[in-house]
Amino acid sequence: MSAAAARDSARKLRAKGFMRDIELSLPLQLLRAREAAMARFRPMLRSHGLTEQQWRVIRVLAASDDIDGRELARRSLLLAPSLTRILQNFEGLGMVRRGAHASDQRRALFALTARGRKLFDAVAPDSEQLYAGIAAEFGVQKLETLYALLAEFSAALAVGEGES
Amino acid sequence: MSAAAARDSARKLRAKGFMRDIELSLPLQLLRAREAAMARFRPMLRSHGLTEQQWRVIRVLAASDDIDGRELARRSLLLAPSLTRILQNFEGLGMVRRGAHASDQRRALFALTARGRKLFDAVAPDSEQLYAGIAAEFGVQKLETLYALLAEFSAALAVGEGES
DNA sequence: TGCAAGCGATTAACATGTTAACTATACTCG
DNA sequence: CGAGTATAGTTAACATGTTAATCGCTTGCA
Repeated sequence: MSAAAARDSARKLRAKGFMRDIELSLPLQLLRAREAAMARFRPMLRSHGLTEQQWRVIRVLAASDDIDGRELARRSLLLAPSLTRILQNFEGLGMVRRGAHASDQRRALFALTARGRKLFDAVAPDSEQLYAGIAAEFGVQKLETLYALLAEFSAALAVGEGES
Repeated sequence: MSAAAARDSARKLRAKGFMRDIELSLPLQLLRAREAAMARFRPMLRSHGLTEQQWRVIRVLAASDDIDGRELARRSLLLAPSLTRILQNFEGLGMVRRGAHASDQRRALFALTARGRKLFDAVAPDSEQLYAGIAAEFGVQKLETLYALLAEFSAALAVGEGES
């Protein structure tokens, strides 16, 4: 333990409450890991003129021939207002086409245009390369363990979340 | 495999590229897990009038008698501009006091006021209770494994990040 | 000493996160 | 059928994320 760390611990023990160290905040550690990964992807995405969230939308659209807003939001993990803004932006740029739902006038269907598909095809290889680098540095085995744990965690906390 | 999932896979195989499924995006899964946890904390924090980021700042300040902006940003995992705004807000509310650094006029030192400490003392028990619930539902053992993996991951990707 | 480079903090500009309110459409059940 | 309720999407308002530019202070070094 370093001198600085020791001083730090002492300060915490003196502290009024008894809260665990912030280093044991799970949301914080999840955010830290996410940042470690995103720090590599962001510059690449930016060189293509994309934000992380825009890329998530394009990825989902590239794998779905026609998808409504609700499902798009669920898969790209975006809130409705963010998705509305991103899709309006993409429509203006001619990347995304909006269509009508056959049996429900409330819904809108979205799909990539040829231009949008072209952008996806340009970015995907760069993304795959960075992902491969991360897998190699961290270890494929550990990466799979991490995926499994994260999935378990998300599932465990989602149980009974719909209650009032 | 459900019918919907099967249709989904077929669609992906038809897709032009060969990109792995978005479900295998690590940043996305980290975000999903984070959201699963934060969905529990956010309503509680909101009932105290705090955002998640504001709470991170208060937690760090509560464990540090006097801390400069740089260190505060590092521990709360906030970018400098966000921290500037949050601290200005807290100063206006009388939650945080700003002091001068002895040997470096560029730096500012921050600390909780009595009012800020009171807010921390009010929120901390609620936070601990929610955290205990998560630990119980997910399992303490698995939670520790997850912490360890996340730390390893962040450390692995941080190596050599300072290069040009 | 003096100046170029580096650093801490702030500001600016735009994109997204978050909650609430709102509109239009769809559903439910008497 | 029709009032009440639920849902998809949008808009509004404010907080934060992200990058770039800026300003003052500090440091290294000729």
